[in-house]
Amino acid sequence: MSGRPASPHTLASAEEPVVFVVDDDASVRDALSNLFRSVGLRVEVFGSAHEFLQSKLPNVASCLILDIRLPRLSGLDFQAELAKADIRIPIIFMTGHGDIPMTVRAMKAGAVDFLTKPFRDQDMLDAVTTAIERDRVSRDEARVLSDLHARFATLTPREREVMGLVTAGLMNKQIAAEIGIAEITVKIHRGHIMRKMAAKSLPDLVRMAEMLGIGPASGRPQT
Amino acid sequence: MSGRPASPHTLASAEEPVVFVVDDDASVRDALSNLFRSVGLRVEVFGSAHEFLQSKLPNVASCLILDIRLPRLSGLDFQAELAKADIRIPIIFMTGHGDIPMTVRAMKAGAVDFLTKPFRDQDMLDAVTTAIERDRVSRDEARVLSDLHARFATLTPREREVMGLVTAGLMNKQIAAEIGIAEITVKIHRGHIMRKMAAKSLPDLVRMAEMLGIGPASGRPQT
DNA sequence: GGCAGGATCATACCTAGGTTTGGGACCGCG
DNA sequence: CGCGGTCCCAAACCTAGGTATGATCCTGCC
Repeated sequence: MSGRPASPHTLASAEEPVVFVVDDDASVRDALSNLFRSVGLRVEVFGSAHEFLQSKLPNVASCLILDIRLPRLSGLDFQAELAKADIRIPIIFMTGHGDIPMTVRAMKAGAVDFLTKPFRDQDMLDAVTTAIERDRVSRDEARVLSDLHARFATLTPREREVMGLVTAGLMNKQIAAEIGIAEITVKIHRGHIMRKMAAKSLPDLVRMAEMLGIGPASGRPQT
Repeated sequence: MSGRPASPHTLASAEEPVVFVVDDDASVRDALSNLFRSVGLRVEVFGSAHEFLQSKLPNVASCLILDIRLPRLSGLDFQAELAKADIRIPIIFMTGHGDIPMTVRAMKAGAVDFLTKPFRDQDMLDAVTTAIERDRVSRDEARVLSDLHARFATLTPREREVMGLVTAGLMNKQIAAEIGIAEITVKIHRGHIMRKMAAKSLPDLVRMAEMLGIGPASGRPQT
């Protein structure tokens, strides 16, 4: 217990966020880089979507500043690509001459903001603050859910079935009748479930089941 | 209550949805009215935001088509007014000459779509379908939550406190120690809670507490 | 004052949940 | 073929949850 900066299992919120900038215009990159650095934000710039994809994304809260009009791949298409590749990062669009349908499409797809050039520095900074915070929250949620999935994966098929029935509110004897085994066996499964899932109480387990989307009908819902 | 035609709790989804159109241009109102009626949708048109507000909103899934440029109150301001008055209805904006900041503001505030005139009929119909469906889901959720709140309101302060601790996973004896009463009294409160909330099981009660956003009120994180 | 409702508690009794100990049976895999 | 994992079960034993009966105390209210 010394002055260690962070534990191995650190919250995304505990580390330094990063702003990624993708724009083919070097002067824009420089300007944004200076802007963000002036308020103490880490920045990484890229000249193309391709470059950005090749870089290794750090596991910290981040956001992406994207020009809608990129050389080989438009900002909107890039947004769609990221979504398809399951890379979830809040996006802030910039545009010199965008139109309304573009804007609608981007916002519907979850963009944080859509700024028209020239924009005020403060508007960009506000958007980035919102985006980083959104990513921080979503990363924290994802981490919790991932831990949960890992524990759930250690359950045997039978234990998963029993977990569904337990969290649905059935009594041990009802569960036993439902799946055709003895009540004592249900109790044993139940004990295993509580230990493997690290649930401190039944309400705890119920909340885990909710997060995992577990119902009594779940035969093998493993994604 | 005498004149109750339908069953006491009807799903919003079970009734005929309505499309509201607010536009100061009569020809636009007529055109949209015809369009929606041609696909079998109920329509009600208004010449101003004021007129719309004066009308009694039926309790069915609905959506609102709004021109961004209304005479006395802009579409955006009207959207804000509705939000402030806690009138939640999905909004689809139309505009002849809108700009991107307007679009962004509308979409951030939750607009379903933002169509530029002239738009294709199909685009409008798609937007309406999405909006109606969104409203249907949100009404169903609101109805369930409202029932829950009504039952929760019948709990005494003490019962609410105990409910928070029970659903947090504390044992009866822990709850008793926590609030300084006997375990038997906790059990009695607990029985009252289950009956008043109409919970068929503890998991049931836990899910209700989740929906109501109930924690161990006295700020006791048990994670 | 008296009444209603909330909150408290005791005793008694019953059911539900949970662990331990000690098995038996099946199956895939090295 | 034996090892490990899964699934099954029983007896014994303990704790936790839940209800009923009956009671006391207080407070707000007509």
